[in-house]
Amino acid sequence: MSTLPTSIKTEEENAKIVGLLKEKGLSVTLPRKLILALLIKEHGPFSAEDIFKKLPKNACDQATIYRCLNQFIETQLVTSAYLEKDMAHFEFNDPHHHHHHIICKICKKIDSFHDCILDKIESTLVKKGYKDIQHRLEFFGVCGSCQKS
Amino acid sequence: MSTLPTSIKTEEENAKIVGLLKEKGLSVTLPRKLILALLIKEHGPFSAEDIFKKLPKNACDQATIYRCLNQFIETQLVTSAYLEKDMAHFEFNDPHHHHHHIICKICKKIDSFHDCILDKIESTLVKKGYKDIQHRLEFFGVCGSCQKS
DNA sequence: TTATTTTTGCAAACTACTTGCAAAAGCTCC
DNA sequence: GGAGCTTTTGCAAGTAGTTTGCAAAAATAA
Ligand SMILES: [Mn+2]
Ligand SMILES: [Mn+2]
Ligand SMILES: [Zn+2]
Ligand SMILES: [Zn+2]
Repeated sequence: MSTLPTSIKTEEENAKIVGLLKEKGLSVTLPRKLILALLIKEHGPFSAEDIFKKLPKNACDQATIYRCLNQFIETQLVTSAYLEKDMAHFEFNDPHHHHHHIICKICKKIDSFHDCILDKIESTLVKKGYKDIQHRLEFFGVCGSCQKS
Repeated sequence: MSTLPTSIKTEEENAKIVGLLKEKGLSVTLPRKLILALLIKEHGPFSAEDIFKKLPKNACDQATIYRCLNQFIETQLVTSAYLEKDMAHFEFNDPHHHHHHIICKICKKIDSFHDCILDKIESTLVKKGYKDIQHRLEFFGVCGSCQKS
């Protein structure tokens, strides 16, 4: 029986997390395991501060959380969004559960849905009772000239 | 012949800008006119710093630019997006030219297109030569319970 | 284990953005 | 146009999310 960090309960869970990290070429460290385990277990999106508060006390430094999240973004283990002004939110990037969010402009409650066609989504949201709906959609990719260099 | 700020060239342009501000219940001040005129003339998206640099020297303070942009967002005269990490970008919200952006992950060049269906957009982008495409889509609205209060 | 590389914690720095306050500009009504 | 009231601006200081330099600690490789 190997030693596991408190918040990772089973060997399978541990194996999954270690597998994901290694797959992406990241070394297996305790902070990385804890953060990834948290994001897999609890569905976000979470701010860096949310994550810090949810981790066991003194589990790791805030700077480490930011460093890990940036590595997870680069390796596409997590996705980020700017749902509120000036603060990024993160969640585990489960390719089988691609979805999007709607945040209330007033109370900031975050809801999610799995549709991915704009018209369909907007009518889904109207049915859910939302008013004054706007969306923000951005694409990111590598352009032709950057692929050459 | 009334006095116009240097960067607003014609009476029509001036009238349009004044009209837009009044329509939204905003008083007509020089900084607001200059910023809005710039965003209408040059197609963004621009960061607050971009705007500051593009305005005539000492035209207005950075704080004023942020204040104006926030008012323009609230009144939906402009839209904002987080195309790069930690920095908002703004552009004039022309309802007849609704469009979205793609930014190269490497060189940060921003391209735009007018399609608004995800599958169609992605294939348009592939034809344009982009690789490794991701998107980020968020909706914002007022939820049912907030409409009551 | 030992040597090498990577990551972490800590504290300080950075930067986009906001805010308090007094002066200036805009608006309203005469 | 001018008086009086309201709103906005410039300035400087402050805030908050995020990053970074460095030495110690942990992970990986041999
Ligand atoms: Mn989600
Ligand atoms: Mn645009
Ligand atoms: Zn709400
Ligand atoms: Zn590029």
